Amino acid sequence: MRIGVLAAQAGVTAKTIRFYEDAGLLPEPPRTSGGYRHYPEEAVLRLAFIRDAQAAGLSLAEIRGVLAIRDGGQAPCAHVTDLIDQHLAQVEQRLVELGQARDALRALKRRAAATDPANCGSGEVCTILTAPAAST
Amino acid sequence: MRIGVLAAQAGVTAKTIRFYEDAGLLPEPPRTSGGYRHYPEEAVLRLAFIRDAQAAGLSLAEIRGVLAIRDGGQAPCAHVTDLIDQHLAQVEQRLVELGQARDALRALKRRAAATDPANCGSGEVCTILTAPAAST
DNA sequence: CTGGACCTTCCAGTGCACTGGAAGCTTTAT
DNA sequence: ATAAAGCTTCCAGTGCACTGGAAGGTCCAG
Repeated sequence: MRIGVLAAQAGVTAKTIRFYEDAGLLPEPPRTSGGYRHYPEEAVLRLAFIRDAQAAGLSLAEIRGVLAIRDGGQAPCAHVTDLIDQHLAQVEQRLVELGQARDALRALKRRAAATDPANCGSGEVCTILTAPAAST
Repeated sequence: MRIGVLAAQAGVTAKTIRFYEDAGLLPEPPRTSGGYRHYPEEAVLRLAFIRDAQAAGLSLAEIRGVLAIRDGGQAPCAHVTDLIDQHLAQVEQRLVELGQARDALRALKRRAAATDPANCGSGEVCTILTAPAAST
């Protein structure tokens, strides 16, 4: 199939497919006599995999690594398990940080509600924001 | 004071200060006869404000807006309150999404633990990742 | 045989907040 | 007098995942 058809079936743009090829995520497909890329059906599966892996939070570089292992004839299970563990740890860490950010913003909101504009001198920029959220 | 001293006191680099000036966050300071930037003490406060506002999650563009209001002689309270509300909403939204991502990753981890590499054909890329995490 | 849809390559830009480096000038210390 | 530290400007690059656009080639219907 041609790139436009593949793009439509995979739910990405033709631009993205060419970009993935450049980035080493898709092998170079054969060309027609006119120079058009000609993809086998399996290309849809590969693009679907890329999407699933992205949804799991893997970067394109990580996905390239997984694909390279598979393309090398190995089952990438161990590698994938590592990546999942790494990302889970990162996500949990990020959840903690975001929770703290939320708490800080709630504190700022309370302070904002208690702030009278008339009390703000022009010496500082904004008494609501100054000082308290500086823990991150 | 000169840029290096200000940088040290504010905990940023001289590069960053020049960048902030270009970005409209800091006014152009007077120059010495040799062309060196010469900052008043208050510059430290302004940089501290920028840091606090960043810690609260505001972008430089938003901070520029707050500073512009203050520099225009107004108290930016209402504007700041709006920004805080917006960011709080964004952070809470992001917390929900990240929580979902965490759940998806945990599901992947369970599946990975239950996957035997011997069962992976070479037809697909990786059965652990394919299909399930597609909700995000 | 012509128009339009589709394809090709290549270069550049997006957003964000800086960071790096080169080439040259000023200031301070010795 | 000279070296070193610090400053100046300007241009370019970082990371990420694309996206936009120009200039041109190909394929198919009518």
